[in-house]
Amino acid sequence: MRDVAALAGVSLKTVSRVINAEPGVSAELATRVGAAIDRLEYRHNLQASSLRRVDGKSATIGVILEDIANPFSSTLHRAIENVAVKRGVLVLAGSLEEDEARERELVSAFASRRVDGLVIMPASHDHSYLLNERKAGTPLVFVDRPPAFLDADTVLTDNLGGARRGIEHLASHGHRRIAYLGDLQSIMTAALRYQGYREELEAQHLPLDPDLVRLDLRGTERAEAETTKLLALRPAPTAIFAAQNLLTIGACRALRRLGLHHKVALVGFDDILLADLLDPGITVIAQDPAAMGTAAAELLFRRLDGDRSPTAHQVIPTRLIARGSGEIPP
Amino acid sequence: MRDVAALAGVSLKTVSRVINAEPGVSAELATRVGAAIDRLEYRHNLQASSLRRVDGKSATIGVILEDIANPFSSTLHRAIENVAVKRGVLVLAGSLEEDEARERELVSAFASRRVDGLVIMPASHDHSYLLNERKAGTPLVFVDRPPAFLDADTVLTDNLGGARRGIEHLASHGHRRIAYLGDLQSIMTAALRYQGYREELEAQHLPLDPDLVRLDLRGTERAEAETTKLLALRPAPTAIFAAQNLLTIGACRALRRLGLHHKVALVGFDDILLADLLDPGITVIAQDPAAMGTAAAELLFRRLDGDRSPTAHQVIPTRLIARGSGEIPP
DNA sequence: TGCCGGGATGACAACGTTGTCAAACTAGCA
DNA sequence: TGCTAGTTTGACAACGTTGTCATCCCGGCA
Repeated sequence: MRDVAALAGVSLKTVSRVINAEPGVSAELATRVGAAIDRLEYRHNLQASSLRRVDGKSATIGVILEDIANPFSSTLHRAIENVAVKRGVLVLAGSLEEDEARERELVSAFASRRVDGLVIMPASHDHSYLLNERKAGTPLVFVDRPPAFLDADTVLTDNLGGARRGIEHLASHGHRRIAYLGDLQSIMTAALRYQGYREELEAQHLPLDPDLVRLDLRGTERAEAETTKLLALRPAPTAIFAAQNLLTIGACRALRRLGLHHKVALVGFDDILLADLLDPGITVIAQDPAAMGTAAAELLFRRLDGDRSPTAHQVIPTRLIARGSGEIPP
Repeated sequence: MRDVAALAGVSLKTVSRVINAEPGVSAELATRVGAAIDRLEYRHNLQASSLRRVDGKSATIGVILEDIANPFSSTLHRAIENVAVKRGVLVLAGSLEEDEARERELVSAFASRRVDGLVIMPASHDHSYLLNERKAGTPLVFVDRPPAFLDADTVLTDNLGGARRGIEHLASHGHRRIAYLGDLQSIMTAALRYQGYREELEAQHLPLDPDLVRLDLRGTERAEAETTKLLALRPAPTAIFAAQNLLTIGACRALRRLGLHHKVALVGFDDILLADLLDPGITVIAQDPAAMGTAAAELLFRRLDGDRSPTAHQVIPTRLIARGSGEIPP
């Protein structure tokens, strides 16, 4: 910047004014400075700028996700980026993989870089450690899972309602023995979906048979194995509700291997790419990660714009997509 | 930091020494400073730190991808993150969507934030504008697509060889009329795959029938429509090679709609999630985005560690995964 | 002519750190 | 006791920028 000022024959401050498009610079000087910037290939240093500025904004936000390669997370990530781009804000992202310690490390790394705000899909179960960040004025928005021991803006899927809708769908097709495959119960969303299962069974006056419930499953292999065991029961379940997308895939594999994919009904929570190409197509309770990301980003930027209203808690509805597997009669 | 120094009764410099784990601080002072840091919930400011440091490193790298929500890009992104995490480096990412102007904007935004290095999956066709960055000492690594008018480290898929392998596979099953669905020819990888198609046809002494070639297709819908038209030709092609994953899905949809999925062979370039659950399973030439990301990140960090050897050009091999659709006889 | 107001410009300090170098202290030895 | 060498500590400038405030210049008006 010093070189630019020297070449243009002006002071540092005038160069700064041109760069930030501040008013009160004569057209002649502005073009001279512009020319010098181009000639010297000068690159503004945002770190120094944000250090000096009163608001200290870095035009960067941090996003903490379960796994940036997972379709749900990456769609959400992309939606956040789309909102951020419009404001010239860049996005730092990191993956947790259900590692609570990593969550704190990432928050700390983001804080060191003075991000303007954070969107968090949390793994941990105590967010009181985030009080410092809040005190420092960093807006926080939780997505997909709510914070614990901290009140903050939240954007969630209607997990309980979605699960109920799926069970109701199966029940309305005449199923009375509906098996349940669930993810780790320590994950809030998994617990809520299971709660939805139980509530809807009760609403439908159906008994809850513990033999038909398999919780704390991770990944397709476990789901495939448990589904195989479930189908060997006598009497066997006539329908399966898989409460997470990898579990749905595992259940699907097991059904095919046993040749039961046209006999036993299946409804999955969370949509799966290509689910419509399978035979039968897989009926799912679809979440809307793009809508969640957009909502979270807009909430964050509203806070950055000075919104001081009470914490907001948005719930994004799910959508039942009937494709065949959920409409198989008992 | 001033407050920490005051509370611990030491100078700023001593606090700095403790934070950076520099040697030559007595144990007593170190613990006193540590206690003060905890009590005041002090957060190191990496922006100021990197401003002052002689190497100016920000412990952040930038990654520019086609679309962070696309499975190929996001897997690559994740692999880069995995390497970066080990070094305490954070990753900024942005999507291009084949927008050349956006590529320059992103590079400029990253440069303003003084990233230590850049991994780029480029959309543009002239990268001479990156000479400044290179002069400034920022290492650049290109993934998936090579740079133009610039010599830089590169990690590519073996597009030509992979396409040849796919065509050879179909030819070895007796196909002589193999249709080709290709992405925008302006995309280097698409052009190379088409070249592979032509070269292998020639090697197999098969004629190149222009009626069977559909280029510049984007997205599943276009692919589905063109596949439908191809199959209406007389004589119709007995096999289809889809050179990109969305095109493969489109072709697959068309085949199913026409009830030809067990009659016409299909091989796709790039693997598709769940391709094994379909009937028939889809035979693909699989790329390895995770290996590409890992290779790119390791190359980048080697440069950051001071490696000054000539530019490296790595080619990640493809793998043919036979699942049924590619083994259908004519 | 002298004075005033307003717009353009620049000098300088400050943001939160770290590099440099000098000062203060300690122990060891003649 | 006095000196040296080494270790610990701190004062101060500097990184690249922007906020504050003073100065300068010009036209308009009494």
